[in-house]
Amino acid sequence: PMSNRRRHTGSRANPDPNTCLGVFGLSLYTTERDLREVFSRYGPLTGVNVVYDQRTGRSRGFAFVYFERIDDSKEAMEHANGMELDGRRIRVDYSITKRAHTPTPGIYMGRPTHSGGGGGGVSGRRRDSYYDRGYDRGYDRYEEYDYRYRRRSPSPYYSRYRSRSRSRSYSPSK
DNA sequence: GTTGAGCGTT
Repeated sequence: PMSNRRRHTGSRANPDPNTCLGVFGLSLYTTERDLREVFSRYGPLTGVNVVYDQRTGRSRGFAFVYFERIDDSKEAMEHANGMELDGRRIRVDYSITKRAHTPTPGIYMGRPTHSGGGGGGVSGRRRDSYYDRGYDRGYDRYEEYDYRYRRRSPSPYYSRYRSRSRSRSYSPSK
């Protein structure tokens, strides 16, 4: 019968369409601003995240771009995939994960222990498994979190930072 | 100024 047909939903090679795009192969010098400029051509964004190396603070060469609408993310995916950006050929795909792994809470994410006189412990349900199930498959859930973590709009002076010119400003004077 | 093939922390 046909029930054997593979359903590959969300496989790595073939992610489901989503409002979140992963952008890979970036130049280390491509910023969130640059990405925003490029990708907002296709529709309004709700966020852009370049992934930085924790240690060095530099870009890890990939990023996530969030669209408001899935149609726009489709457009962007098709048009921006393979595009050259800052000297690199970038790859764009629907993200398989939805958002950054929420930092380990280490605290109870559940209800506050409204201790009516209970022991000082956790009287409610603990949600220590909350990030266990979340980010890899929580297509529906992540949006709840998303808004809290959005950045505020950058300061106005951002707009004059266009790309830094290639020429070195300082030539080593002999 | 690193030459990658990569799905996530602030």
